Amino acid sequence: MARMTNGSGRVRRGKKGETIAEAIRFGPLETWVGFNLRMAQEYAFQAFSRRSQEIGESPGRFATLTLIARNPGISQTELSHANGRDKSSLTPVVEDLVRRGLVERKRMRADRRTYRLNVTAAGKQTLTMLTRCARRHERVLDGIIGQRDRKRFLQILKKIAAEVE
Amino acid sequence: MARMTNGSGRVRRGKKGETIAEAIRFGPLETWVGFNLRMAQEYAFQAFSRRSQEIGESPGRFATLTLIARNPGISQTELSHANGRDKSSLTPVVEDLVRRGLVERKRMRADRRTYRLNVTAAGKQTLTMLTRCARRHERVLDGIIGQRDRKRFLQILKKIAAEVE
DNA sequence: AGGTTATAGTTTGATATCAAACTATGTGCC
DNA sequence: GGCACATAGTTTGATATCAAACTATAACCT
Repeated sequence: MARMTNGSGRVRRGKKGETIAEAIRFGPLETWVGFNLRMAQEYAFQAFSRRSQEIGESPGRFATLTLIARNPGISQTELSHANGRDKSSLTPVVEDLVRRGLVERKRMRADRRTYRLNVTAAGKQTLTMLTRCARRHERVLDGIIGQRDRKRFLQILKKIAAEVE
Repeated sequence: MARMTNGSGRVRRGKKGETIAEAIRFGPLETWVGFNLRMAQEYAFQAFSRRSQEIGESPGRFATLTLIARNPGISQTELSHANGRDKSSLTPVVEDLVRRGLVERKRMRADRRTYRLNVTAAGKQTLTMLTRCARRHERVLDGIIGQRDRKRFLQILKKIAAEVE
């Protein structure tokens, strides 16, 4: 796939029909964090998407399943916050996980508005596979980032998520 | 908005009805680049989205318009590569920009399949406003990242976009 | 108790995105 | 010239997402 850093440039014809390759000019985008953050996330996500599709799961399911497994009885609203998504986005996701028997949900007795979510035995098996798959993906990313910068890089990502507004 | 780094935790009731606040456990997600990259991008994008909506533009238009302005006569396919999106995603975006008179498109004479895109005078005005808006956003991000780490951080983002597969 | 306000989850409508199929045009080869 | 293949852009169908409106339940106040 074409990338901004390699020769993904423009090819055009001169007056005599000769090919002229020009690099794309990114102007201010070149040094803007927002744009580069989007590109990095996009490509990393697509890579993980391909991986997880090999085992028949969509990539978004993964974080959801992990969060439920790590926080048994979590409610959908809590989950949506943890996941950085709107609660309404979660409705079809949870529905699907329940339908496929990976997650179970029960009404809370104390507050009959909220559900408690839990991962089933089948869900745990799926999660194990997904986790293996994610670890492979992480190893690739680690290789690109390099051990030396990894920790600091993660800190900055977390700082952005926490502080931007 | 709730964030993984602050107290966006769970609240539940003990046996005597007292509130018990628990932090969300992120498990392996805590240290995975993919997840944190997604969260950072999501929040940064939402912040920029709010800003650009103040001046009545959707955030996605911004990179598109900049790339056309910096590469006069660029084709839609080249643009989609530079932008990291599928060419089919670009069809409605370009259509909208043309309809609103910000971008003009002409068939190439040499190859009648491809269009050449150019920003109009009106488009340049809009781009100026958008650029100001983006600069404000960048200043916020810069403040979070810190001058010392900024350059390295950008390099890593570019490296990920270029090398992950 | 009854009315007001808040909260959990769902529904609805809009947008953005991809991937695959499609149309029109161009290129290469015989 | 004419057939096979490639390329630019559009269309179509699927998914993910948000925000606002909605329903049901709960909490609060007097």
